[in-house]
Amino acid sequence: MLLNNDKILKNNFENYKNLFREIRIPAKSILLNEGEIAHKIFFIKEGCIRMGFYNKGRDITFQFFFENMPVASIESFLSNQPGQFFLESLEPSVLYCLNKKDFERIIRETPELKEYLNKLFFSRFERYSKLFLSFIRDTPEERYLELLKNEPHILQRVPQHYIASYLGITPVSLSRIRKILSTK
Amino acid sequence: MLLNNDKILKNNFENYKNLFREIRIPAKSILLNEGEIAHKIFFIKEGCIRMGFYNKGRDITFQFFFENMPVASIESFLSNQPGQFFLESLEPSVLYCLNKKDFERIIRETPELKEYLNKLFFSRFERYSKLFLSFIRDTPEERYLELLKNEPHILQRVPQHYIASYLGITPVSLSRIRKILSTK
DNA sequence: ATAATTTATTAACAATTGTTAATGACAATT
DNA sequence: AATTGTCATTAACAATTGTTAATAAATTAT
Repeated sequence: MLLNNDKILKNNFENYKNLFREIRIPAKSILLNEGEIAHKIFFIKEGCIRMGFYNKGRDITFQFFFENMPVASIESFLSNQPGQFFLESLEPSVLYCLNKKDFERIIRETPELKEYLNKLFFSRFERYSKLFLSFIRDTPEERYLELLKNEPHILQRVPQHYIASYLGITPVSLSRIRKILSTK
Repeated sequence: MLLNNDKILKNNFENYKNLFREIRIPAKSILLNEGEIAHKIFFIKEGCIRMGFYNKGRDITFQFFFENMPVASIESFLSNQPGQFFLESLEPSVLYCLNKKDFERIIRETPELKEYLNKLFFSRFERYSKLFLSFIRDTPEERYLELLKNEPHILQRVPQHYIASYLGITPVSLSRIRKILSTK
């Protein structure tokens, strides 16, 4: 993500240290349910989170978050409306948790961070647009190769069946694609 | 699109009437080629335009524009970088054409229109995000039914093979889907 | 250490979609 | 009026992906 190694956060949030709550969660903890309003934003100190949704009983992941990334169902967090996504930890994780009121206070007091938030929101949409184009343009195999090239850390760290839904296919199909590629 | 029946444009652009050039083009005219920088923005008085791109020799449409809609490869228009999309008329059309310099002047002089432009850009991304989710969530048949429900005018006006690429499938496959649906 | 759970692979078969080509309907051009 | 081009449908076959189920390996929990 764009804002991964951005120093704005670190520099600014130092001043508000006491507003953050450090939480430790095991793997497979739900941080936010589909349909809930996002009252918190998280910053990952250690671990890994996925965002996803259910469709016809199917669990679909469409974004992974790692160390130093801010995580929230941003649309819900900003609009105060029930979000369409859930958040779940993939590994035991350590998160800094900030509730919305405190976040809004910080934003009010620090224009630089308001700008940051806008960028975050914007980058989310940029992400969607790239993914959309890759879906109409590329085959699942091509999307897998893209992932291998651009985000290999995801493949190293995340169980394959989550990757499969991220690519829009089934785990079985991904396994087959990998097999075909390994013999090329 | 969000801004379709927006009056902001009409009210404001009245003042700049003389900057617009009315052009009449036959069907299948290229308004912008893939890889070109967008120097113009168009407003459709009459007719229909599609935006698309080529992928592995395949012509893929991913947006249709009709009367009263502003049309440009917005990313290119705003960034001044070569765009990844082409624009082509689907019908004989009458367009108001505004070049970028004049557009920028208008934007400078009218903050209300700057806001409008931001909304336009934002709505483009919103669109992408919805389409992306529909691609990982829904089958081609479901996407066709969505289109039938939400944008029936597209189906009435646009040749089916463009619709097919818009749905991410081949014309043959769309024809089959329609047949199956007609017997349900 | 053992048991339980999660994960990845594979097989067999079904369903869907792509590919190529042929056909007929229709519209536009000359 | 005849020709050309565009468009939608259909058929036959190939390729891909989904589905279900079985198995084995790896990980986690007790």
